[in-house]
Amino acid sequence: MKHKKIDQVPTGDQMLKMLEALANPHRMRIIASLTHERSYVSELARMLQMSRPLLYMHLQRLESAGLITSSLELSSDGKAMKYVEVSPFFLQLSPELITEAVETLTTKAPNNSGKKRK
Amino acid sequence: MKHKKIDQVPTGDQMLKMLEALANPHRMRIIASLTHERSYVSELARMLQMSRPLLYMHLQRLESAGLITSSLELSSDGKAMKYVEVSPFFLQLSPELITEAVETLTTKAPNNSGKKRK
DNA sequence: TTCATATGACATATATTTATTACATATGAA
DNA sequence: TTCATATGTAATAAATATATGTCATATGAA
Repeated sequence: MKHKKIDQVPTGDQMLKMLEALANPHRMRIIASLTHERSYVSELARMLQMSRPLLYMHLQRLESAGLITSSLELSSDGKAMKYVEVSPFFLQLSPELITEAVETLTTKAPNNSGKKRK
Repeated sequence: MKHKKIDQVPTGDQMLKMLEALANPHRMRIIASLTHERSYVSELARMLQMSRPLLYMHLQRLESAGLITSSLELSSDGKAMKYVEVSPFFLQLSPELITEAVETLTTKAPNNSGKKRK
């Protein structure tokens, strides 16, 4: 077996989490900024002109959705730097793909999403 | 000119609005349900087991994002029915596509998302 | 008239998300 | 030691989103 399937169709929960993570202007800008080049928290905060605590919160949402990864590294002058970089992701959204994802959605509400007689 | 471009790459604002609209389990289920077949508000509320006022709120979000359309029709027995159906949409998300969209994002925050020297 | 079915809207809770302020720790350089 | 740079977190405020309950109107059928 030579090839591996990478990031197959996401489950409903995964899709929802990605959508929740991306549905925010700050977080879209964070992704955009990191797509150019990886960065560390303080620098990123300056670039995006937002407070560090706020950026932290947004980064956590992105990371828990699997859209970015982070690693603590030591700079040459001995300072701890938390580097952040985007994960390569690809998500497609259409009525059909959402329908498919909904079948594995565990979040809230029972499963009466299907059809039903009048 | 024979062909028309349909729903070209969305602007940043459009993408954000679509993401915000889709990032909710109820609304994903609404889309899924309507993908099977169009429905009217009261019936949809029964199928999805949610109150009509709540469903209304969710439908408005979906409609203002352009993901569904609705029309008031008279049933054969004279009752007003608000029919709802999904619009055909297709949205792709990747770091690059988000980066592109961010360039036309007008929502909040200045434009320092780009690179900057250390 | 009364009942069951619709639509539509308002007021109000409740919950979650977003944002700010403040504080603590650690490093190298001046 | 003091300054500037990092990371990390706790507490709290403010803004939105989500959800419920209630009321009003209109229709056809019983």
